[in-house]
Amino acid sequence: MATTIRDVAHRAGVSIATVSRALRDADSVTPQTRQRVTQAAADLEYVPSQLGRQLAQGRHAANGIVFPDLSGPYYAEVVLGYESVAAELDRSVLILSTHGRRDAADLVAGLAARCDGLVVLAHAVHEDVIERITRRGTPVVLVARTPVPDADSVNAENSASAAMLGDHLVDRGARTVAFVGDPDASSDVAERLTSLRAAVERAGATVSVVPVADFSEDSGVRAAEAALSRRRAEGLPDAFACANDELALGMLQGLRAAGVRVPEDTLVSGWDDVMAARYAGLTTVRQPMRDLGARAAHLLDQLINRTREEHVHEVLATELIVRTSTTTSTTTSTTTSTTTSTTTSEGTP
Amino acid sequence: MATTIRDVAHRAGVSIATVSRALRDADSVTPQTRQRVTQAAADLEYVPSQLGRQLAQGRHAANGIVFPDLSGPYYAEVVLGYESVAAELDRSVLILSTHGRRDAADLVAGLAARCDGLVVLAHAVHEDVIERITRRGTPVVLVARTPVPDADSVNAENSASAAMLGDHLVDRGARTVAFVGDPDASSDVAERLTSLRAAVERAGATVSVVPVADFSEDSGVRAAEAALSRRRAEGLPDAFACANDELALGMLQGLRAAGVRVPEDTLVSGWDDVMAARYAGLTTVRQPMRDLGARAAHLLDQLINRTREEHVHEVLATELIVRTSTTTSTTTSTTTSTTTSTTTSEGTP
DNA sequence: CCGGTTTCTGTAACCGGTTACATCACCGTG
DNA sequence: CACGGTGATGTAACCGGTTACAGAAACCGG
Repeated sequence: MATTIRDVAHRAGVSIATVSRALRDADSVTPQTRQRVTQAAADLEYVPSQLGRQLAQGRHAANGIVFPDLSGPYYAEVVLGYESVAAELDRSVLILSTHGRRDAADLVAGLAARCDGLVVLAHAVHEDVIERITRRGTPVVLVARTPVPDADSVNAENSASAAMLGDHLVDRGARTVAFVGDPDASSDVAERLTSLRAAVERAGATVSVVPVADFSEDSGVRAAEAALSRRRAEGLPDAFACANDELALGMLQGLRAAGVRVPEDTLVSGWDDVMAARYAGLTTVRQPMRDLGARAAHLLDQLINRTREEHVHEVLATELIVRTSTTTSTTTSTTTSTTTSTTTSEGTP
Repeated sequence: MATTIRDVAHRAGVSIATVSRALRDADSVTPQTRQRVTQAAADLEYVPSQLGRQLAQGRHAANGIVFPDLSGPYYAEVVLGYESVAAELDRSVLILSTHGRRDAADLVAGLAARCDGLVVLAHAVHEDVIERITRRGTPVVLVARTPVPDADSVNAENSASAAMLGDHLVDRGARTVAFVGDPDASSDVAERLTSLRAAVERAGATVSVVPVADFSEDSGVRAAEAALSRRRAEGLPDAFACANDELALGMLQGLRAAGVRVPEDTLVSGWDDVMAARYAGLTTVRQPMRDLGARAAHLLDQLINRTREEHVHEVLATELIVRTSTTTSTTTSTTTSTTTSTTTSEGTP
């Protein structure tokens, strides 16, 4: 339907090979020929078929990124950070959400077949799928997910920041801390819980886990209501450490709606530092979401171009942001946790 | 490198045509043959090359979406709404941000060459580029952008909601309204300004325009500072109607930092209703961002499949959300504006 | 003026699938 | 038993580019 390289060749009175060369290579073609070809291409409004080109070159010039879920700003930020770098590196970006799709494995495999490399966020898909993809030779970078040997990975620091957060809550007087969020849903969350618990218990306080359906504001509201309904029997925990900001924001709403004062009656903390957290005065741990995406893009590019053989596993620094949901003083103090560290492991045989 | 259809054919002892058929068509192949082929494919872990398939079929099975900018939740939401529908329709989604890239036109053209259809958000790219793309026969759907004859479009309602907002501000006592935002940067914004101004002036009040560099929180803070520095000479406007929520949120920060009380001393409104707006108590107009993306995906699908010849231009309903930044009563009232309307225009010849 | 380079261009074989058409085996029927 | 019809499979021509290789033209120095 569209004009092809042969049309251009015919109009310019040259062969298709010459057209191909004239439109790509800087040299190896006479100025006059190039001129004729360029002119013909312009006349015909010729746009090379990427399909033909890609097939011939055996590459897609595209990267995929898979994320579990659409809700909330977290993944969006990572994706956007990723896109900005990938575009710079001249690669198209394919996105795929596995949210609620039971054929997620097939979708991801299908995506892998259209890309030169893939970034997988958190638990967008089961490990088997990832293994199958790496086995076929498609490079994979994991983000916010337990590293595996056959792929690069980028994570935000969890343990140290969770410990700092735990210390902070204890310092603010918490003796009973409720961790809100399902640790089985994400390795990140599990890690945070473990370190938070260690820090809190080290100080002689206790941690309980409040299960939630997902990581949405609604779940936060529901968790607050559940906690309130148990209030008479068990009393309210001194602090709610939520697995992400949206849960925490929902929590705040739910608690305040019931007349509970934060931070006087109980403390609330989140994780991520999304935009709304600032306006809600939420204490949280800032994750460098854009950077996670950006680093992933760089690592993937290296893998695709075989600049590097071994796999690396990066950990990006986070920051504890203390706001009014855990402190009465209006001043907002900030502390930086561990800085970027890089580990390399052995590559595939 | 990878195993191809010929490898499978060889191992199964059949021709490549049979393999192709066995793996796709339900019938037209003997059960035994299918079994042999399936087995061989499984043994070899064969994954069909999408490139080959796409080239042969002359289609990409992919849609693109172009947005101007990464900052803020607005475009992210639209993109995500778009992805969720596109994935359902079994199409891959390519994303591209034109933010700050001066070769945006080429990038978009390049994207168009990799897709069966394209969605363009707001002023991601100049009109010429869009015209060139539609001329080549690639379907285009515009979102949050002035409709053109050769493409579908989806917009959120602007005029009626802007008028409602204007009335509301006047009702709350505003006699001087400052509109914060550059109407030249977006047709949406220009439309809002026009209607807002009409409503405000109808009530005998006045509207001034405060120029800003972009639509970020930072710009909002700076706009607040600028207004404050002119305070002595001109006094503070009675109300700041901001072109989007992020400007308004920055405005709030800047004003409050200087001790200005909102809504007592001046009113502030935004546009979009991003998550943070709720926590900041910002009066705003809610746009159905996800729906904008979702509708665009559906329309694009129809264009690609030639289900429909004429172009449609849809307008989705918005909602005025009144919060504490324009009213002292703590209750949050809500009003719905116009509902979805659809107009059809003539198709391309 | 000739042979040897160098430089440009054309021919044709790919890349990995799909699919129109030819072929062939097998069926039932007259 | 010959024959037309049917259905499964193979052959080969695509899809639209890239690129190895060969051939031709231009250029060089001796």
